[in-house]
Amino acid sequence: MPHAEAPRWTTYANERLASEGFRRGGGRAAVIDLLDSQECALSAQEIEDQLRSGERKVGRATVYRVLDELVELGLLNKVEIGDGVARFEAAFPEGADHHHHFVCSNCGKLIPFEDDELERALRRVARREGLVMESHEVTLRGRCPDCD
Amino acid sequence: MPHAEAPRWTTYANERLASEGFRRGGGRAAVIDLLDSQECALSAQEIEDQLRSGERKVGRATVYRVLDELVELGLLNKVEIGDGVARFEAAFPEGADHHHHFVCSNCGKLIPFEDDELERALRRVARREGLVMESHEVTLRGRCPDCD
DNA sequence: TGCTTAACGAGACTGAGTCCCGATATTGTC
DNA sequence: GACAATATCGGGACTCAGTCTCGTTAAGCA
Repeated sequence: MPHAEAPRWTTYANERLASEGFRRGGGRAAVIDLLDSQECALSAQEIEDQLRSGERKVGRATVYRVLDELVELGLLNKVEIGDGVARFEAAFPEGADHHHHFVCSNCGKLIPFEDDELERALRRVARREGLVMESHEVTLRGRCPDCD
Repeated sequence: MPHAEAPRWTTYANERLASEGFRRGGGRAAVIDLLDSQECALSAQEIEDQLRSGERKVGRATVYRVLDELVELGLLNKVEIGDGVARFEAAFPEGADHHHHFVCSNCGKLIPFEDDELERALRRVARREGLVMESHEVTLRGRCPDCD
């Protein structure tokens, strides 16, 4: 018999959407499924292309609409690395799996990292400046181990 | 008699450009002058508009070309706060005046801040991950004191 | 003064993201 | 199950930041 597994993001996302009063729809489900199966962040274009070649076609308008909704609900992180294309990745509740990104200036690879000390420093800064921090992004640029 | 003042960014930028073998040109000079007189970061569009209504017209291609050159030389910081528009602000040598930004999610105000502890944490992370850090950006989002 | 070539600008073009609006599907109700 | 109300969806036109081309202008050197 299988033992309990960590709940999939799809499950969590669908529960959250239901509790917020959203109806279930094929387009949204397709986008959520695709995002759940990804290693790293996908751009809206990549999502649109992958879904177009799949069995469930989804229009561009729907892709952007769904991404906006999910980001708004905190179910998705919007990652912008400065190339003019927004990328999206699944976000778990309570900031579990919270991380930032390193972008290799040579090969373009995206490497996630996390650091408690960094997070503490950010909270301290916000407090000192009298700012109520809702979210934050940290992007490091440079050479990854492979390209150095 | 006037006593010595801190050198203006324009001066620093022009010296740097000269030493890199750039010729002097009216378009570049106009962009540099405008940027030097700014409190906070300007978008390419704002630069183009302000110069168009001024006495020295500068074409869009020139604005973008000059901005790219200056960023490449480290004379300008490119600031991206996630609204799809890149902004630019004068950067001083040796990372003097190095800072990051807080974006108010309510009024959109851009507030600069700096923090040594944060910088140390970033360097530590890069070292730990085996990454050669060339640059980094930190963006905090939330409510500014006025909007809270 | 002339030559070489960097700097410039008008405007066409690209591509991510937005918007409109008619078509379709989900859910609650009878 | 049938129906109404309305959320969801998608084709495609549109916006707009940023890029590219190419002919013109002008800086700097001999």
